[in-house]
Amino acid sequence: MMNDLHDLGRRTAALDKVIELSVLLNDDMDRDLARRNLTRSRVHVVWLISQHGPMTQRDLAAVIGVSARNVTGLVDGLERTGFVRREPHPSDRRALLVTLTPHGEETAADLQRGYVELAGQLFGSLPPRRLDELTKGLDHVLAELRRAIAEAESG
Amino acid sequence: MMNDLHDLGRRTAALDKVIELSVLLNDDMDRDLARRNLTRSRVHVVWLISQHGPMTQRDLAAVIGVSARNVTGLVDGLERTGFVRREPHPSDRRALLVTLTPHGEETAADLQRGYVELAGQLFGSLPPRRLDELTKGLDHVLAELRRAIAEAESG
DNA sequence: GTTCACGATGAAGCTACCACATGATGAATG
DNA sequence: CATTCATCATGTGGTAGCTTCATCGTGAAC
Repeated sequence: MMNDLHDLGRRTAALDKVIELSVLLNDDMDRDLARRNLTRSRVHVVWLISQHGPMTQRDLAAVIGVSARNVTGLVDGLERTGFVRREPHPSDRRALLVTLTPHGEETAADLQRGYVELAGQLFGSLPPRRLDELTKGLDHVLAELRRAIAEAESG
Repeated sequence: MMNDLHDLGRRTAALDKVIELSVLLNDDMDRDLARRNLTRSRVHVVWLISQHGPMTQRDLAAVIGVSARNVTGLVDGLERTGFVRREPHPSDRRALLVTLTPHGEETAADLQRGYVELAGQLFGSLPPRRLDELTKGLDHVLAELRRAIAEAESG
């Protein structure tokens, strides 16, 4: 497998870079969100509703992958700060539909614009060929990671 | 600037991949840490001590970038679960030196091995040339991100 | 029409963070 | 050497995100 020290060093250096990128990106996003009175967990809810339309809290919980109880809390916060409203479900009186307020809609559109802008800042100065190489490399790593995770989960 | 729709799509797709990688990596790490009765915040402390040797809580707070009060809590947790000990500082009776227990040392070594192993899984099957391209791409993106952050902070 | 499933929420508890106040010690100053 | 000011850790109290378990109302199926 040619796992000499040089290879190991190059691989861990690459992983270092991925992780550093992840940390910086998260910090940057958190700063941006804090300015808007949002958190990552809450903006996830706003984002999903802006993409899929009004959703029940149960559905939100399933998509986000957290407990329904937790979604109650997230929606509480978003309602307090004016991003969403709880509306009765038209056909199921147990359920509530979480919908975006106008402010919530504007925020989602803003975030979308910011996302595209960030992508431009990060990748805009990369020649198409190099962007392509980078994308292929990321695809490769993503595939390997998914494989490793699936393997760890099964066996 | 040639910001046509195609370019925008390729750039946001690349950002999507970086973010997905970040999410998967974080989840994977959290699962691994949970098995060891650790959290990301706590393991950060363990990691720093394993690299720098025993440190005061004040120093830990400065390096991690959180309040000293918070480090007290992290060390409380690590002490309860047997990863670290608080020892008197040899020359400053106000301060405590946080040191690793044998279990903490073993854990740090384990984590180190796991990290190298993960790097191997993710990058091992990438031909050297492609790993090199990927690394250069990541360097480019990291530099752009740091630039963007610095710019946002100053102006 | 009763039984069982399901949606949302109250209660209680954990971790990670914060700011502010306090008590003890260190260090510097007159 | 005594006072003063800075520094280390921690108590207190607060926010946010997450959990499980219990409850209450409603849906749905037998």
